[in-house]
Amino acid sequence: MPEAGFMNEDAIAKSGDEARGPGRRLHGAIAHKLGTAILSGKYVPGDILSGEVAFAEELQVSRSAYREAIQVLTAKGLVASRPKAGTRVLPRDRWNLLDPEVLGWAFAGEPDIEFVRSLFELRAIVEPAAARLAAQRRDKEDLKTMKDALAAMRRHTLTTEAGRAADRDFHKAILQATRNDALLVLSASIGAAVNWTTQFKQRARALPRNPIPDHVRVYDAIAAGDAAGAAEAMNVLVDLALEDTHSSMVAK
Amino acid sequence: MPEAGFMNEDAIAKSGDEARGPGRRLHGAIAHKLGTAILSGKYVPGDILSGEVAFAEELQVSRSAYREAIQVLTAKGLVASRPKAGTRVLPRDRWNLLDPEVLGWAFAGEPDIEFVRSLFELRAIVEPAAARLAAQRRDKEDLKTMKDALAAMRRHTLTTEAGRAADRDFHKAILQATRNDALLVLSASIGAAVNWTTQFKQRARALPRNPIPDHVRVYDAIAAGDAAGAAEAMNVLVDLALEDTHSSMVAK
DNA sequence: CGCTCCTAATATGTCGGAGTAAATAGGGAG
DNA sequence: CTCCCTATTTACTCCGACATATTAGGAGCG
Repeated sequence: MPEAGFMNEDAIAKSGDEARGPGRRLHGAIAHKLGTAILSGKYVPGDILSGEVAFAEELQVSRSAYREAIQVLTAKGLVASRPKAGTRVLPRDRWNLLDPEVLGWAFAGEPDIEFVRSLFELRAIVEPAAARLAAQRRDKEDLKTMKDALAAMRRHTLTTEAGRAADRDFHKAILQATRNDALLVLSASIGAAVNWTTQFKQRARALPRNPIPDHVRVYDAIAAGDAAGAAEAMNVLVDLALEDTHSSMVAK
Repeated sequence: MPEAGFMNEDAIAKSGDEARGPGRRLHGAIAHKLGTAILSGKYVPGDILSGEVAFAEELQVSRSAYREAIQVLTAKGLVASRPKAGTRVLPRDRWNLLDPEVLGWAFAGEPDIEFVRSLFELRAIVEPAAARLAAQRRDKEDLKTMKDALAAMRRHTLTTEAGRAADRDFHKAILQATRNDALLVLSASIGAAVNWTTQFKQRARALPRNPIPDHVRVYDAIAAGDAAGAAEAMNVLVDLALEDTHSSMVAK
């Protein structure tokens, strides 16, 4: 019985070595491990995760922890369990790819270029439309949030995490100004993708242009209540971002 | 170690169909109960769910089953648990509102009109753009799927579940033809909302116009590879749907 | 009197074992 | 060869115990 304590610390320390901050809880760490394994293609749809007991022993954790991790994956549409049939990886179209955590797993390894393209295409569709709505519905507080984020972007550049957070805040403020919860939820997903690619571009030593002027143009149009201008300015912004991303990805 | 023998498409499709429903498993039923309670506003952000033991006793289930349900809610961003502090409902902007299951919980009771408006606004943004992409990228198989769905819509009308399923299939086929996974994921969310409102309009005895011609126009444009025409036709379609929905909701 | 640190209480997290229900595989009867 | 029945495997549920973490309150000290 006292063994339980030791193996617990062991497992947590181990998971900490492999990836920092996946989940503070044990089942969170397991979900992270399995999630990244699935997203990276280590398991493909149709594959069966060997039985509870086998897997729990292999991971050196109890069945409870393993089961709770499976519940998480099930909730996100990655797997489904049936008695006797085992736990099976579901087809890709059942995955909640827009779930922030799933997205994090997708970007934990080397994400599929096609998938990144998908997200940027979605962004190119949603964000200009959101900017148009924001221009019509924003209030003073929204504008202040955007302005603050813009100032923070100027202070810290996109080379720092603080700068990227400010970038996310700016875009989130726009989504928030649309007064549309469904759109707002997307900001988390899109933000994760953009953040990753921004880091990626930087790793590739290819951080090209100053993004501030483009952002300012979007802000000005929204502040002026110019719906068409906001949409167009945002369109330019995401197109340029996509262009940069694409070139640095194929370059690699 | 998947033995290629016994897992066929049938088994996967079957498991997919029976996956919906209030929850055949116990923890699924609990998650449903708590999820609908949260989405309906019975619990508001910041509220804390009384302790595990207390709640498990109240629901007459074991702590394990309750905990697995909580893991599901946690995975969807509805709640977060911390030792000693309890399990508290997270602020709304952390909720994965586009998760199909969460959406189902939102529509289980009387959904917030503002939220429905949000989803239709999202639809009005995404679907025309998707139709544009579909017109450029669809292949013969995509067109066949759309055509079949259209035929099914004609056979069963929108008054039957089979007809509404055909409607969803039609729109899903368009999203699928975009070759964009991120967009495809949205189809499930949007489809759920549209399905609910369609049923709602019917309950309100206000099923107004024949939707077939509008759908045919979209199909024709996509089949012809007319990107602009497809976007415009879809735009008309969703605008009319939104108009109908709005009028029947305020009428009530 | 106020601050810091330590201790204790409490609720979540983890564990492993027992028993139940379901679905498949394999064998037996027709 | 087909159909049904049985047996086994596996997930699902429950239980009681211990470990851990966070908070709250009190002791000690400046």
